[in-house]
Amino acid sequence: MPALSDRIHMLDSETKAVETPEDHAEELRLWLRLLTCTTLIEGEVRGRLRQRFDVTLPRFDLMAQLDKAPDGMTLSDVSKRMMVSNGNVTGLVERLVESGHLDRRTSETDRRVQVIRLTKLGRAEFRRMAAEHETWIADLFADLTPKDVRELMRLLAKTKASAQKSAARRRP
Amino acid sequence: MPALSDRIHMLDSETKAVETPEDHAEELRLWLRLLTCTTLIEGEVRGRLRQRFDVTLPRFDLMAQLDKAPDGMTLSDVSKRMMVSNGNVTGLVERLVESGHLDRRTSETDRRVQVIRLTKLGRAEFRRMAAEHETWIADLFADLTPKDVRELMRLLAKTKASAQKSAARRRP
DNA sequence: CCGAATTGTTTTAAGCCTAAAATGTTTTGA
DNA sequence: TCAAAACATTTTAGGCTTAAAACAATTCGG
Repeated sequence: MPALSDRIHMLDSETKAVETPEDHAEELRLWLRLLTCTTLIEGEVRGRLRQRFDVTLPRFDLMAQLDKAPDGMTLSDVSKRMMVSNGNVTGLVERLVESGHLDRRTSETDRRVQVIRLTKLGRAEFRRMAAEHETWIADLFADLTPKDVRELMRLLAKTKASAQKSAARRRP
Repeated sequence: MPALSDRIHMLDSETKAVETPEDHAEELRLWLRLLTCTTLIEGEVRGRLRQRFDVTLPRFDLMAQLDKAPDGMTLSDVSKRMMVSNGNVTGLVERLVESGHLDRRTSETDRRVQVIRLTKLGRAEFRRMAAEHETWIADLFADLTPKDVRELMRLLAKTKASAQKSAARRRP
């Protein structure tokens, strides 16, 4: 219970700048637990994708983005959505075009822009994988009640907002 | 509210095997949100570590494990704790030994085993980074109340258990 | 005791990922 | 108009990561 240290801090802050190093052990533990959950699930999904479909997780993720955008997306859009670097997307797309899953063309109106889409093959394969993928996720979260799921959604939304705010403070 | 589809499913399951593809959109959305939170925070921490200390996140994570083990750890232990592959640890350790942050020696009692420890330099540098790192995490989670933190901890513990159970079902 | 499994680590091959610099294109504003 | 700024992408250099195979050492069971 952090009440005591909170009190001390508040008393301090009324009189002078805070020098006492504050205790953030709880937040740290929360972060580690969040990371553990994600790593665990991600690893499981990665392994199943490889075993069942011989596909990598990043490839699957990229195709998932494109499946939601029938008219295609620019590389920048994909990069932002996936929260990975531009250069990363370049390579990923290269390999997916090579394997026939993606179609890439230069925009008519802006020659800087590359628009990528799923090919018919790419879409078909993705849909097949996505259907099974969904059951894996359901199984991984099977012990959570619908109420747990709702509550987690809410708290993670709050977490996301908090982290975005903090990131914006540093890099405005 | 999933009550209706739940009912349908329950009625079905009493009479015959379920053929209806079930809807797991909520769990899928939860997973994506979890992943977004982690990616966001991880990216932020990665950037700050690089900027402030010119160190990579995996190096920091490895040092964090060793800081908790004054008598050292074996490579396997580290690999399990970090949830990364053995080969990954080998390379990571190589570079950290090279830079003088780690000490590695073959176990006296079992010549297969490599025991690694933080050097004095490694420990000093880690402690310096960890202190600042803790404030970043606190800031990233700043908008969560203590109650939110407790509740998230509880739900993520449940999530972790559920995922581990699911993983064990597949790979017993 | 000794061959077979097991365990711990390294190697290999391929792909993923980032930050930063470079390249090419479009927009902006004096 | 036209140079500077902004933008989209690619390239570069280095490091991270995995799965699988290879290697080395120990343990186990007959």
